[in-house]
Amino acid sequence: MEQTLKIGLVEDQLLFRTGIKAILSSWNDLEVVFESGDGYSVIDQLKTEAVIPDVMLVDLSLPPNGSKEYSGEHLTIDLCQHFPEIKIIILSVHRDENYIARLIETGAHGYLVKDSDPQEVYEAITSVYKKGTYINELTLKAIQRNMGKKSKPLQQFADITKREVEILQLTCQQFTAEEIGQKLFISVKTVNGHRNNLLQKTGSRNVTGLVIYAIKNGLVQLV
Amino acid sequence: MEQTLKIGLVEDQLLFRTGIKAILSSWNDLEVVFESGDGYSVIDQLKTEAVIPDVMLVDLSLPPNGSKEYSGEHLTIDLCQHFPEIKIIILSVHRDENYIARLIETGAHGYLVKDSDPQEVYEAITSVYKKGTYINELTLKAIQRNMGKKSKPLQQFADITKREVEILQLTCQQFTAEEIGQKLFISVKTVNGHRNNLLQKTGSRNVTGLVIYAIKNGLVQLV
DNA sequence: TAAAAAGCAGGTATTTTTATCTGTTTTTGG
DNA sequence: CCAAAAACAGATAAAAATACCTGCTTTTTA
Repeated sequence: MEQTLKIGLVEDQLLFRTGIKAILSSWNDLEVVFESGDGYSVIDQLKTEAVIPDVMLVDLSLPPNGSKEYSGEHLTIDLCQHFPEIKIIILSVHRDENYIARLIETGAHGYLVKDSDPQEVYEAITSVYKKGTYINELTLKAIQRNMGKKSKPLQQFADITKREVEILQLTCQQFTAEEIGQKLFISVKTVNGHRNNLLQKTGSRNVTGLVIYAIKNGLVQLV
Repeated sequence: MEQTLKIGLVEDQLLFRTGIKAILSSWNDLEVVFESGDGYSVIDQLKTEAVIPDVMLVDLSLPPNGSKEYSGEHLTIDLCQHFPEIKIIILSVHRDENYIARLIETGAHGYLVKDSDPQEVYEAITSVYKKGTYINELTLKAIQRNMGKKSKPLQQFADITKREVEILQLTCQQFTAEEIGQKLFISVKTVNGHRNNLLQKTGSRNVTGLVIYAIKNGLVQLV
């Protein structure tokens, strides 16, 4: 007698989540025992559940908790810490190798793009359960090409100072460091110092990352 | 005896498309008779089909035909021209009122966000078939607030080329010009050339402005 | 189908940003 | 209230972005 695999689903788009559930139901050795439309409440929810999933399918792009970001990557970190026995498969629209390598390094056991074949989802699920991982061609290539590279850790909750928020907001208004310095009566070099702290705190590589962080976290408004 | 509604699906993400199909199969007065993973081949395909769908569910974001953009909006226009009897429901992740109003004006008979309840999809399908439209609260508000406004022509970003969009999207992912050049097999200098054109076209001063433009116009998704 | 327009690739010079530091002031916790 | 941490200010070299060009190729359109 074969065992039934217990599946968890974390995906904010209800339609997609329901669709996945319907697809999975066609295999009778799989059973969806847990689902959530966000990432941030998963750990708490799981602690109250009697049945813990064997495998979790986690969407990479999940909604923030108020002003705090909480993506599939955050959830992966927290799952690995609190429920290390759960195998994690990331679902994402991104084919980018950096994303993939990053998530695998973070602790995911498999990575599937959202236009995968349904059959592949089943294979991934059974593979992570039986073998511990599911590494397809795309994932393997991503890992190989990112081997030596040091990746920056995901900064969970950056606490940004008042001054830094000022710098960030002015930066988002397309002012140069020089102009910001003039506005705040400080040196360009000081402005750049603050910017560098921001880059570190937000885990960004450049201003692009800062702008996206600011928008995501409601520090600036898109009019 | 009730009639079976013939449904068409146009959605590039195979997993999502399969999921929708699985969901729709739970209503036995619906039947998926047509599906496609892109928009540009739909009209030609339909012309060879014996059975034409009553209602088409069309994803707004569809892959380009080579270098030519072909979104759900393009397909809506073409469907209205070649198959005016088919009712069109747009599926999209965007809740933005401008998007919604635009698509309805273009000729769509309904608009659903992708985190809708599966039940709502059924209601939308039966509504567009019986009443000709499905206008929910979100759609109504979008229409009302965009009544007087003259809408932008189809190619909202017509002035931005395919190549430039690529550069813009990669830029928003925090890749440097050098890295983008490597990915696209062109020189850093070429990448910077494209960036400069983007700066001019969008009226931006620097990448910050580009990122904000891209987000505002839905060219990149905030993960 | 030929002329015109638009897109793409690339180059040089200059400005701005980013990485890595040091030292001073301001908060904060014991 | 004093020690320790955090925030702030600043500096330098290196990397990257931006401004301003030229010429080739593809696409439009008259």
